[in-house]
Amino acid sequence: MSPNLMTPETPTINDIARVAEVSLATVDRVLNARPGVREKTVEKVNQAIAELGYVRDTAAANLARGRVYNFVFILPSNKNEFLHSLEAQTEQLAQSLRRERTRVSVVRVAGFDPVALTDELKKIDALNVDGVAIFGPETSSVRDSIAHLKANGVTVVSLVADIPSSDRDHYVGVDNIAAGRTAAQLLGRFLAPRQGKILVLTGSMLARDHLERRLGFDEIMARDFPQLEVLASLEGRDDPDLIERLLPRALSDHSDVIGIYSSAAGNEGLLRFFKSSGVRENPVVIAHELTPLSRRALSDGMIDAVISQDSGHLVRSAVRVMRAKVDNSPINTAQERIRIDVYIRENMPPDGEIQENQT
Amino acid sequence: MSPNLMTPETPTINDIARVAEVSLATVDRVLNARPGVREKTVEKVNQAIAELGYVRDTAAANLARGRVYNFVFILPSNKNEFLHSLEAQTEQLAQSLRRERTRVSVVRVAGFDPVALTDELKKIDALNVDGVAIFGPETSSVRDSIAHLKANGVTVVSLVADIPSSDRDHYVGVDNIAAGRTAAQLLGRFLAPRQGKILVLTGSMLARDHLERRLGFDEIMARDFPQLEVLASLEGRDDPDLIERLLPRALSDHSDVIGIYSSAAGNEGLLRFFKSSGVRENPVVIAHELTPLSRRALSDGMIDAVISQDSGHLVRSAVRVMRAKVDNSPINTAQERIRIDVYIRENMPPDGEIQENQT
DNA sequence: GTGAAAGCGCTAACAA
DNA sequence: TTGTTAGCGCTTTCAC
Repeated sequence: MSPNLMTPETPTINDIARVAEVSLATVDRVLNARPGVREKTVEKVNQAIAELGYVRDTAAANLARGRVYNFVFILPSNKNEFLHSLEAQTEQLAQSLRRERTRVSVVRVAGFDPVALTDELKKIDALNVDGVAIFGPETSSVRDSIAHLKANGVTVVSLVADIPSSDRDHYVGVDNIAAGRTAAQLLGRFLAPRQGKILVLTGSMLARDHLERRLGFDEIMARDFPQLEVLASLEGRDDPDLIERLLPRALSDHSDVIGIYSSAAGNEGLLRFFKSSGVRENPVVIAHELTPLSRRALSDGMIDAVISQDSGHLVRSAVRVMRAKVDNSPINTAQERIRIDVYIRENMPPDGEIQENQT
Repeated sequence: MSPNLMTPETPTINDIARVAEVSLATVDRVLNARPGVREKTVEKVNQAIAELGYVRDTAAANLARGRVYNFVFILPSNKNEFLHSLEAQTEQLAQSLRRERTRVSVVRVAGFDPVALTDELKKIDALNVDGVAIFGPETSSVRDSIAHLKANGVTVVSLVADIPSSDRDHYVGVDNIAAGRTAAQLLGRFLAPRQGKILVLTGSMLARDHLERRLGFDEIMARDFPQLEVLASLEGRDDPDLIERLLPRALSDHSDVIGIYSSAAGNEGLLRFFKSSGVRENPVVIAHELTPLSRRALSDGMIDAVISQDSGHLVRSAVRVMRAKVDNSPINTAQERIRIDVYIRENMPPDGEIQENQT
């Protein structure tokens, strides 16, 4: 059996042109829905396309177009492990995308700071930037800046925390309400028949992701675990020092805290407090984001489960989505859905946040 | 600010040729490590490459080469939802890969049947096939067939169930021992302080994935939950009818079964039994693979948690890995690591196994 | 309205 | 050992 029999030649625009009895240029015009072709000719071409089962080679098309994608990621400048990982993943991706005619750059902006974010958004040069991925708070000035970008033809996606009231093209991140629900269910079941109080450690109620998690958490707690009393949130602003100072008081106010939900980026402060305070009978702890720190705590049994989102997936997905939006091509929703990962000691992936490439 | 200032031109082989003062062909020879270039010239070229920070445009290279990848997936012909999803994902991917010069075809082979698999492996035409992804049992004849394929230059990856004793290039799937451990930990914690017996429903001890899960499960049960007694495995061969027949006897032998680990593709039989037997005090159930059936059972509370692997990720990863192996290019290990997904009612993704593409 | 021809970045004959 | 040239599939002037 000869190779060419096995591999039926893929039709190209040349084949279409031949079958439709028109020129390459005309086929191209039809393919790209450009004007200036007689209706009858369009039909002929479409006929040939259908007949031959033609699919366009996107790589060749991009090559000919000389198209280069230019994307900007705007991330909070806070220092925490999740953000660090997110940025590292972005840098790594930027590197490997160079060979795919795609430039990715990262801009950092003070966290929880709508003004700084708005300023940065205003600096975006719509002529040179095809898409922006934003991880930041949802305020009216941010919404306006997004609207402005969109009006100038820039694709905008929200990252990690959604900005649904804006007209961003897409949200790349987990369903944070569901994530909060998941934390509640896990905490409730792990606590089993016991009864007592639950402490919720959050970051900022300005952050939509934090807010949504709390919402989902409360919903399930109220519905399924009435024997557990959820205390008011401790707003730690993702600041380890602040958290370490706030915790002792919060815990001494209530003697029977048997569970803790660390719903934002406050793991470091929490774990420091555990260590410094001497580990009394540890409460059951559910935390967010798998990082070197939470991984270790999971191993040690200081944290019982971690709800997470894959930072590599987040950035890859953001780029794929922005490319698709720019090209006006379809999105594979299944592939772009960011999973709410649940990790316990047993299913943690092997460590090495950014794995080096191997052959 | 003009566009061309913002977008520094990416260097091409033309630039390299100019700077190194050689021809395009020579640059190409160096880039592809082809022989017949003086050492001194090689240096000059490499110098220029480093100087300009050149990265090769893979799409253009593949276009010029006229390269077309041809991959074959060999899947068990059993009828179960996971397999169905896996095949559907493969078909969908095959479709979308057409525009990327990659052909993917699927061959189905009787499950748990090394002879049938070996026969099919022998039929592979090494001249036309670049890579094979195999989901099947590990026997010596299978190993031999894989060795033969590899000797003929075909890339081989094992899928879902590893075949480590063979010299397959890569394994695409979860760590099944860790998956078993995860199931045990979850079951143990959900069962909380209670004590009683655990039933393990498996498929075939010929299947390496099933075996490994049992191993991991037993390990954690013995270590962390001595109050729970794990009974001998029920080998249901992933056959709903057989399972439905086996279960009543197994359960009547032991009055105090409080937990069930459905470790293979036996969910259908198990759930049918639950329904027909009238739901007495349901045991805690941990199952594998998120499918329409297990999803519903999770909603209903018939199943408490599902350990899963993403079928879309599996097939996409298999293709990426095979391509990388064929091209002898690096693999992003983080991206290709298949996660052990844990699903409870709260973090299930919205349904729709294969999402249609949307714009 | 339509077509001919040049060219995107790279590879692969074939010459020299 | 090196260079010239045609061409991969598609887009884009520019001419007819």
